[in-house]
Amino acid sequence: MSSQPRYFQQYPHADMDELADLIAELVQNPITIEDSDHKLIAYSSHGDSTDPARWSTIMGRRVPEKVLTRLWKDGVFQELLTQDDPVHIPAKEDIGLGKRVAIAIKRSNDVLGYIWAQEVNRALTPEDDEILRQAAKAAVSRLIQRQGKRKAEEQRRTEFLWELLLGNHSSEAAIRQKAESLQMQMPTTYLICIVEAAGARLDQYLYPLLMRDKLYWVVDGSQIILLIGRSDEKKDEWNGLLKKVEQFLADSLSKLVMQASEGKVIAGYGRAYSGGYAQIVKSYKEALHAVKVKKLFPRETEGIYGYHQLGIYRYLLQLKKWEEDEGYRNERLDKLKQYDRDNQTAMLETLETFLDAAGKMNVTAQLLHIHTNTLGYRLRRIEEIMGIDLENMNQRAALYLELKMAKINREQ
Amino acid sequence: MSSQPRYFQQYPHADMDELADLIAELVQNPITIEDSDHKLIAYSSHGDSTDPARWSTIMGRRVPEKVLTRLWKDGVFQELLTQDDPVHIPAKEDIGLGKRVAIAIKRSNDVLGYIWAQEVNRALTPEDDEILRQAAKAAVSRLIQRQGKRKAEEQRRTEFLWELLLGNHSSEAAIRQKAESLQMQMPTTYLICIVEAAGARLDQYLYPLLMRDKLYWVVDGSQIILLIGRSDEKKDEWNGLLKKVEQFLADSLSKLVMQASEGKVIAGYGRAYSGGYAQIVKSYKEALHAVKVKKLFPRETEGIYGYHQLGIYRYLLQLKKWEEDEGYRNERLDKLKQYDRDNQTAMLETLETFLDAAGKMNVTAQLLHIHTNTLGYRLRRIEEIMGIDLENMNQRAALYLELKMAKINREQ
DNA sequence: CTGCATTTTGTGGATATTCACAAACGAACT
DNA sequence: AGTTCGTTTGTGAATATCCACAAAATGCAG
Repeated sequence: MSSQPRYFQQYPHADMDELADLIAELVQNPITIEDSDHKLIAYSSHGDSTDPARWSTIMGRRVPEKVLTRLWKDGVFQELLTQDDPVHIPAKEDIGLGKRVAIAIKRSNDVLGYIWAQEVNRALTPEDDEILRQAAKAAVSRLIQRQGKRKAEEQRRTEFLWELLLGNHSSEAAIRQKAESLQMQMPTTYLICIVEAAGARLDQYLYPLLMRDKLYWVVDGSQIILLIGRSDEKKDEWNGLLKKVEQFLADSLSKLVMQASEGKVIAGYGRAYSGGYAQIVKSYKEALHAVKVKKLFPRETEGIYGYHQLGIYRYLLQLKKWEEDEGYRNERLDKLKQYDRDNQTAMLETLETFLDAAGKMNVTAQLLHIHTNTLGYRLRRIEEIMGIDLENMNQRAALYLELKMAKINREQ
Repeated sequence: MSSQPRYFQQYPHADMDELADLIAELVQNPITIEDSDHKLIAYSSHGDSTDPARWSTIMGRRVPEKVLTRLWKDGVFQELLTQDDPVHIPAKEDIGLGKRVAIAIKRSNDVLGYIWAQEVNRALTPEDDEILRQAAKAAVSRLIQRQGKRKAEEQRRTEFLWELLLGNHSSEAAIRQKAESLQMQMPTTYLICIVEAAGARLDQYLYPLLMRDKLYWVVDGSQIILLIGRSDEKKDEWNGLLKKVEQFLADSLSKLVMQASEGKVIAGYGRAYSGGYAQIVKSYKEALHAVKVKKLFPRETEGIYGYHQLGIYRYLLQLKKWEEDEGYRNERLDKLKQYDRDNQTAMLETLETFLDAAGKMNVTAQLLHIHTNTLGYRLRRIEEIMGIDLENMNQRAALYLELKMAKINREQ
């Protein structure tokens, strides 16, 4: 093994295109080199036969979206990110992708780029794998420079995004100018989405989203803050875009929650705005509010992500604060709690379940594992104890609000 | 008629007790003179036979409560207030009141006091009625002086009450002192009640309440502001008093609303407090809030008077304000309204009725005069149009709140 | 332990809800 | 006039709710 040839020893600071050609000669197949954002860096020139995927990549100077999406979905990138060896990828005819082998160019755990070797002239052997391994190592030094530049730019972009999120900006014109100088295509309609995971490594799960959709994002502690929006869809109906975004979020977030079973993943997003960029602050605040509420009421807000879907929970924190300022004590609820303490009963739970079930007897009884008539009896008692009428929607709604408000302290 | 004797011509500035004795001699029956507050002014001394009512009045220097209550209830005072002639009152054994005749002492329309003539020695004739008429006239000049003093004191009391209501006071001790100097017995537990009638003469209806219960009150435009509370019930259970007060209010207010059919009578009261008098401000604000809400939602708050019974309406104005501050437009409701406009339908009304009926199909259908299945169909359509789920209590409650909020502007 | 009050569960019948399916209606369009 | 489409009303059957009444089960004090 130690006698293995060093294929790229004579290649210290040459051009990346030369490297691509060199690898192509060695493995006798077309080679493509991309950066970590799947932008084309170099490609071998000799190969006359190629597949639509490579052709599109070279023409567009970036790997096509649908190819990336498919490879993320099939777990190819996950493999490339986690291991140092080349990955053999079977052909995927439907997206015009022929059989090929890929390897990630890495420095420690940072992915700097990828080398792709198509298998058109001949199949790639384990020996070719070793060639690719060495090629990936050889490419590192050059890519680090690119990476360095990108990191600095990334830094400036991050700072700019924080300015937008916190509203520390002078004017709309200044924002537009700065965005242009940073080569950021600002969307016309946008919203802020926050994804938070206690101790999990979120970026792993989010990479597909971030990469595929060219989103701008910022990390704040355990939160990832995404600016979602598209500028390319010009004049598309506002509603259409909004629905698409929401669909996308609902889908990916629910998947995310399922995957990351280790820690709890919470996500929320603000409303979509299409006016000036000053609105970003609002959407960010709304997203923060959604996340806060979802932490307080995980069960109640299950499946809800958007601020506009929060229902009563949109008001609840503010209302709670108002009650406290006014010094309002809810005597009705206190009475029921006292009754529960005195008699070792679960009237409060019964009431809450009943209200959560929108007043459906059978649903409530099933949830509580009690007989329907028992539930009926308890509700009659509750009405007596609290001096209320559960048939009255005003009282029922008020009680619902007050019950959830009372939970805020308890659940903390 | 012009030759009728002038019984009291020789009586210019004599003592009131002398006047009572003089009348008693003329009508040969016991006489009692009271001021407008039913406090004893003078009584004839000759009569040896009398009834328990008169006896108690003299001993307590005021007409007993239960007698007053009964006479108000039977409409005796209403008669006395509206006419200038003596009123013949049959015996009311159950309250120890023998047969008698009474006349109000009036200057123009102001009642200064009353003269009571018992019928024990002989029945009173029309001639006696003329004597009483002339006696009432003769008493006016002396009572005006009393009235003058009372008016001045009333003025100072009114000012003091306004100070309490608006919170313009220095300390609890100062309040107590001022109350004492004005000879006002401040209650230990109290609440503020506001009764408002557009153009009606409220005092007429409220007199029974005000008199019988020795309440303090203030008039502000078309509003009468009452300070309700009792100091005599010492150490009574807080709850007991509270319930009694509420019962009293609910009863009298509903009666009041029934009687005064001319203009709309609106009444509301704040919570009951038993702490310091600084809380009066809070109860007053709460009462004002209740009245405000009842004007905005007359149908929804029918039968509700107390601030604590307002349910969601307690929050609604505040919520509305927040929504406006935030610039939140409710797109879901807008959609439904748009649908109604486009298709000449009544989806909004259907939804509101359904929510008001706490989600009961049959009740809603009956209220709307439509078939149950029609209602079911409409609700399904509403869910589609608004993109909501009416089975979900959060969404249902939020919708209920938003619907009522949206009405605030519309109903103004 | 027994008696007593409260709570839970059961039964049955009148009434409501939910759902699928179909007929009837009216307005708009060709 | 005929054809849509959306809406309303009807029917029937399975399921749920409401009510009164009663039988267990539970808990507590004498």
